[in-house]
Amino acid sequence: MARTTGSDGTRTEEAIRQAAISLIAERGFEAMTLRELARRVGVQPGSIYRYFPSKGRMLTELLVEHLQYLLEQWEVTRPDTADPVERLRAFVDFHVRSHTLRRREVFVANMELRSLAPADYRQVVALRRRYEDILTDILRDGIGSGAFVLPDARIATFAVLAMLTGVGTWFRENGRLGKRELIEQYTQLVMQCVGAAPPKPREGTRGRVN
Amino acid sequence: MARTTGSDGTRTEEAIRQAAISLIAERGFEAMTLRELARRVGVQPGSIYRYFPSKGRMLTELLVEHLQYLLEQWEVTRPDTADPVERLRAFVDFHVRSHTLRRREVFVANMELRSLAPADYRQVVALRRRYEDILTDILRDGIGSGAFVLPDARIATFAVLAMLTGVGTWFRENGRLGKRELIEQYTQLVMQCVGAAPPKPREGTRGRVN
Amino acid sequence: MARTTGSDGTRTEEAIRQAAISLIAERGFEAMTLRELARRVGVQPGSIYRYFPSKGRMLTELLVEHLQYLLEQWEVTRPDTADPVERLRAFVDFHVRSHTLRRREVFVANMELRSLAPADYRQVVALRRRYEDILTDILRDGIGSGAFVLPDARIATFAVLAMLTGVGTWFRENGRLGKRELIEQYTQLVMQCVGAAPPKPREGTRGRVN
Amino acid sequence: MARTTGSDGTRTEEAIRQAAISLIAERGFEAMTLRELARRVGVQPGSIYRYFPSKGRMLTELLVEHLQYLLEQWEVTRPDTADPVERLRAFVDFHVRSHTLRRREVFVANMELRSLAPADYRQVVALRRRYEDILTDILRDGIGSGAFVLPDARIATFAVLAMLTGVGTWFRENGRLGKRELIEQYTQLVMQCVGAAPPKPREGTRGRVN
DNA sequence: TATGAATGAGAATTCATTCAT
DNA sequence: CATGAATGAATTCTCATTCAT
Repeated sequence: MARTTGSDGTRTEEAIRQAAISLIAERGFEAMTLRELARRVGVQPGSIYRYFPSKGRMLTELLVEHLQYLLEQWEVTRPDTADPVERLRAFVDFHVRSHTLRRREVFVANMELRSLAPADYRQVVALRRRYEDILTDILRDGIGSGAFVLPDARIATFAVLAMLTGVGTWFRENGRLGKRELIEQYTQLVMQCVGAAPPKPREGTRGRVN
Repeated sequence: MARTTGSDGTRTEEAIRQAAISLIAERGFEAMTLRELARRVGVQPGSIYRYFPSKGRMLTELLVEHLQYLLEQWEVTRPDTADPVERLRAFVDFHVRSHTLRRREVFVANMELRSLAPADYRQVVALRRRYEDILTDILRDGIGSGAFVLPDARIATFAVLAMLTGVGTWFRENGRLGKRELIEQYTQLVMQCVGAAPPKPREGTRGRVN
Repeated sequence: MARTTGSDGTRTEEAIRQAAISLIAERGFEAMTLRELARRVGVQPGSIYRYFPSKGRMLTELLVEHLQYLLEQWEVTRPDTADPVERLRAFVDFHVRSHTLRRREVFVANMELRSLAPADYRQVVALRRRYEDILTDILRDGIGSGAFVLPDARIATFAVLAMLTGVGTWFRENGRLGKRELIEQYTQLVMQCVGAAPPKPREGTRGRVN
Repeated sequence: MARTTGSDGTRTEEAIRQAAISLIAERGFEAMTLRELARRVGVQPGSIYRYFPSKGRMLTELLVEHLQYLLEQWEVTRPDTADPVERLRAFVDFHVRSHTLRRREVFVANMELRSLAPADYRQVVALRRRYEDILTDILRDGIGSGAFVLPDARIATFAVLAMLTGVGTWFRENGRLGKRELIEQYTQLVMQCVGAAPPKPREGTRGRVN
C-alpha cells in the first residue's frame, strides 16, 4: 500500500520522536531497535528514514532539540533579579520542574552521550556546558557577594546538578510525594548545600524523619 | 602439553573481567561486543564462555562482585562510633575514595542496571539498596539527634548519593584537583547539605571563588 | 494550473532518458538507483513512473531505441556499392563515429544485456544480431570475391566488432588523438585484419612507432 | 549448530571463491547477493565474512588473484626468443587459452572494474596495465624491426586485446569449433591485423566461407 | 584450556514501487 | 503532471553463541 489515508508527515515525525525518547529511556539507545520503534509508531522500519538519516543522527537531533528547549525555557523563566539566592531558588524550581516534566528526555540526555558520534558529541556537550554555566554563574555571584559559602563554584555546579538531576531516577509523578513538596525539599537541600543563610523557617518543612 | 593446571585459567578470567569493565565503561554494555572483548584479552570469542555462561550473566557477575566488595569494604572501614557526623564524614570519605579508585566499576554499576535480566536486576538492586541504607541510617540518626536538618532521610539519601557519585563523571586522577582536596570539598558540600553545624573552619577551605 | 499540455512531459521524459544513460554508464544498471536518477533530473522518484513502467523496462526501452537508431542510421549512411572493401571502410567509419558520438549508449548496450528480463533480452539480442549481420554480410561477400582473406566470416565478425567497440573503452574526445586519425588507424587495422590488399599507402600513416 | 563436522576453512574459502566467480559472471557483481552466494556454497551468509571482510573486498581479491595468476603464468610460458612474430604468436596462444580456460574470471575482470572502490580500482588497473604492456612491448619491437606494420603500438594493443578478449563472449568449450582451430583462426586474424608477412599458407585454413 | 569454523537470528539501511492528493 | 508519504521486501553485515577438535 502506498500510503495510509490521511497520513501526515509532521504528525508521523512527532510520533517517532516521542516513541524514540520513550524507548531509549526504557532500554537505552543501543538496545533500542528501529524495528521496535517502528512497531510502536505503527509504521515500517524504512519509513523512519524519511525523517532521520540514521539511527545515530536521530539521537543527536533529539538531544539537541531537548537542550535547546531547556536553554530557551530558562531564558523566558529566569527572574529579573541580581540576587543570587533568588536566582538559585528559581533555577532549582526550573530544573526540577523541567526534569520531572521531561523526565525521559533528561534521562536520555544524561545517559546516552556516549552513543553520539564524535562531532555530534561535541555539539551536544557544548549545549550542555551552556546550561551548566547558568548555574556556575549564579554560584559564583553568590560566593562573591557572600551569600553562598563554597570553596569552588565549578565543583559545586557539578555537585548540585548531579543532585538535582538525580530526581529523575526515583521521582514518580503519582508517588507519595507531590511535585510542590519535592521542589521545596530540593530547594532546601540545595540552599543548605551552597551554605546560604536559612530563610525564616516555615512550619512543617523540617525535622520530619521519614 | 604441560601447563600448570589452573594457573592460566585464573589469570585469563581476571583479564576478561578487567577488560570487560573497561569496555563496558567506555562503550556501554550493549555496545560492547564479545569479539572486541576477546581481542583485548587476546583470546578467541568462544573462550570467554569457559568463564561466563553468557554476556548478560557476565554483567551480573561483575556488578554483584563490585557491590559486595563495596559492602565488605565499608564493614572494615566504618568507624566505631555512634556519632552521625563522624559516620557521615567517614562515609563521604569512603564513597569518594572508592568511587575514584574503582571509577569504571561504579560507572558501570550506575549505568547498566537497565541491561540486566529481571531476576539479575532484582539481585543487584537489593545489594544497592543495602548500600543506600547505610547512608539512610546515618542520616536518620542525625536527624533524630538534631545533628542534621533534613525534611526526609530517604530523599536526602538520594540527593547525597547522586551528588557523590557524580564525582566519577568529571574527576580525573591527574587533573588540577588532588584527591585529598576533592574529598575535603565534597565533605563540606555534604555537611552543608545535611544542615550539619559547621566545624571550626580551617583556613583556606572556604570562600575561595574559582 | 495552466500548462502547455504535453510540453513539460516530453521534456521531462527526455531528461530522464539522458540522465539514465549517463548514470547507467557510470555505475551500471544494478547500481543505479531511481532515487539518484530522480535527483539528477530534479523530480521525485515516483514521477519516473509516469514515463516508464519499471526500472527494468526503462533499460529495455533505452537499449531498443539505441539499437534501432543505429540500424536506421546505417540505412541512411551505407554506401550504394557492392564493393566489399568500400562497404567495410564505410562500416568502420560509421561504427567508430557512432560509437564515439554515443559512447554511453554503446557502453550500456554492451554491458547491460545481462540485466534484461528474458523476453526483453531476446528482443534486444535480435536487434543486435541484425547489426552484426551487416558486418557478416560484408565480410562474406569479400571472402567470396577474394577481397578478404578470412577463414570464417562469423568469427571475423566477432573479432572486428570487439576490436571496434573497444574504442569506447579508452578513446576520449579531447585526448591526444583526433577522431579523424582514430578512424584512419582503425580502418587500417581492420583492413589488415581481414586480409584486404593494402591501398596505395599515404605518407605518414604507417610505420610510426609510438 | 556450531560446526558442520569435518568442515575445513581452506576448502570453504575455495568454494566461496569459485561460487562467487560463477555468480558474478552470471549476474554481475551488483546483482549477486551474498545470500545466493552462501546458498550455493551451502553455508550461512554470515559465514562468508570469516573469509572476506566485505562484498566489495571480495571482488578485489578475486580480481587481483586472477591478474597475478595471469602475469605469473605468462612468465613461465613466454618463449625465450627476441623475435616479435614468435612472441606475438605465443601471446595469442596464451591469451586465448587462458581466456577460454578461465572464462568467468576474465569476464568478471573486464566487466566489474566499475564496482571497485577507488583504491582497489587503482590496484587492479595497475596490474591490468602490466598485462597490456606485455603486448605493447611485443608490438613495439615488431614495428621497430619492420616485422609489423602499425601506426601506433598502444592503440594496436587495445585493438588486439579487445579482439582476443572478445572470444570469451561467444566461444563455448563444446561448440562447433575446437580450441585448436579457435587459436589458429585468432592467430591468423591477429597476424594479419598487425601487418605481419603471412607465413607459408597451410592447406585448409583459409578461404573457407562460413 | 583454548581454538576456529560455523550458525541463525537480527541489526541498520536501501530500494523499487504505489497511490491519495 | 507531479509530489510526498509510505510500504514491504531485500541487502549487507554483525553478533552472541555452539561445539568438534
